[in-house]
Amino acid sequence: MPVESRDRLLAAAVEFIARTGVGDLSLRRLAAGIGTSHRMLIYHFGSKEGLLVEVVRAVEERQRAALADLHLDHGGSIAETIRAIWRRLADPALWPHERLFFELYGQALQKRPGTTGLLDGIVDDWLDLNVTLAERLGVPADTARQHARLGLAVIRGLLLDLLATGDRAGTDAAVEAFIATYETGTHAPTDTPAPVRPSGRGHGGEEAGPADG
Amino acid sequence: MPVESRDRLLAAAVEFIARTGVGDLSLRRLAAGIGTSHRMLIYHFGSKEGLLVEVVRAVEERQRAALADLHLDHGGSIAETIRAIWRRLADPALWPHERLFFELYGQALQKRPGTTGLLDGIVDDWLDLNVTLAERLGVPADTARQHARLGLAVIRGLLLDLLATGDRAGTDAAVEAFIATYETGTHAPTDTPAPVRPSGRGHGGEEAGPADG
DNA sequence: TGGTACGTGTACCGTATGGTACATGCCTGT
DNA sequence: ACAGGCATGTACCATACGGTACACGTACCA
Repeated sequence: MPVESRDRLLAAAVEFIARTGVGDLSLRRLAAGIGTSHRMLIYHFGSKEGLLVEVVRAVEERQRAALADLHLDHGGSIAETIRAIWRRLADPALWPHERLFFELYGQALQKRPGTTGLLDGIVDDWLDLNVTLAERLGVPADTARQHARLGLAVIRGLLLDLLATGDRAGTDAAVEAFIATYETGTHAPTDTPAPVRPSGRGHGGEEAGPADG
Repeated sequence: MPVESRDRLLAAAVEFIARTGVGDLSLRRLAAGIGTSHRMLIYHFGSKEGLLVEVVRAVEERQRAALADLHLDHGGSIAETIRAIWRRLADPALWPHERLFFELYGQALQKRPGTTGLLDGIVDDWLDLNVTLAERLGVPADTARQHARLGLAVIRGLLLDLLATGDRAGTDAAVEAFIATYETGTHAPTDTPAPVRPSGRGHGGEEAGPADG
């Protein structure tokens, strides 16, 4: 099979790039890092951009694979499902690939050639998936879509937080606060929020922080 | 004043980099783009990395400036405060700088020299600020911190969504779903979520989407 | 009027890059 | 045994890069 060694190279390349970043990537350094020559990378992938396209595709694929089995056997509550997803994604073993994901996301937003394909289904694919799941629970499609979108933002936002701060406990607590939203029946009125225990049910309110300018 | 022309150069550089991305930045292209020579950039900033450090600092500063006035005059409810923040940040005029922010975020996660300073207060600075605000509303510090963190994640996650999809209506709706969390008194039980109107009060539940693998 | 600091242009240097040309193994099917 | 394709090493190319050396102008201050 002609593509066998190519696949091995690609896997090694993704792993290396996850470690070192894609920003200052050079074919020669990459080749040296995975035990080949830059000549071979050009041979198998045609060009640097050709390689990048395949790396992006591999990252997308890994993204889906990381949660594919989780979605199926979530016999428990919504709360448990969210917890399971977060537990899986917050695993430090995945951090290098998640850093790479966000780095590629940033480059794709700036239209770096080869990376823009990452944006195609970066939201909608997950929404479709989650809406399907939500509808099984009896949530109407339009409402489900909003909350799927919100949940996706929460997970990604907290992952960004976790990768920057390393504060697993703090982000875990924020996830619990989000989960509480879906399982508590007691919410405080808008202007006089009621205090709650960090991992208990119900919560007080206060507003969100900014992100950028 | 020695630094006057330097400041002009820096402002022009930030604006140019926001347009073209920081990934493939070269002093020569940047210089050509803002009407100077790469010689001048070295002269004023010492090195490419020196320039990058200042750009990062400028981006941080702009981040704070974008919301500085908003936080003070939020006479309204928490809901209105969140809405005001989102309205401000979702403005398409800010998108180029927000793209740059996320691109730099990604590079900082990969420890690109000159960018790592961005991570220092990228979460905690905003948390401190919002916790202070939350406490004025009577929320205990530990709970306030969780929800400030959650709100920050929501805003950043939805901004990431908005920049990738351009779907203002969809992200607006997700913000409203989040706001509803803080103003409704009727929440459905965990296992039988009740449907709601997109911008109404109360909501059904369904779980979050994944972000990365 | 002279000097001194700021600013700028030109030309150059060493280096690393992506990509190519060409030769040469190696392994398999006949 | 040999032919053909996959794989690989060596050597090279043109280009662009960050950074430096040096000369020159210009404006302000004594």
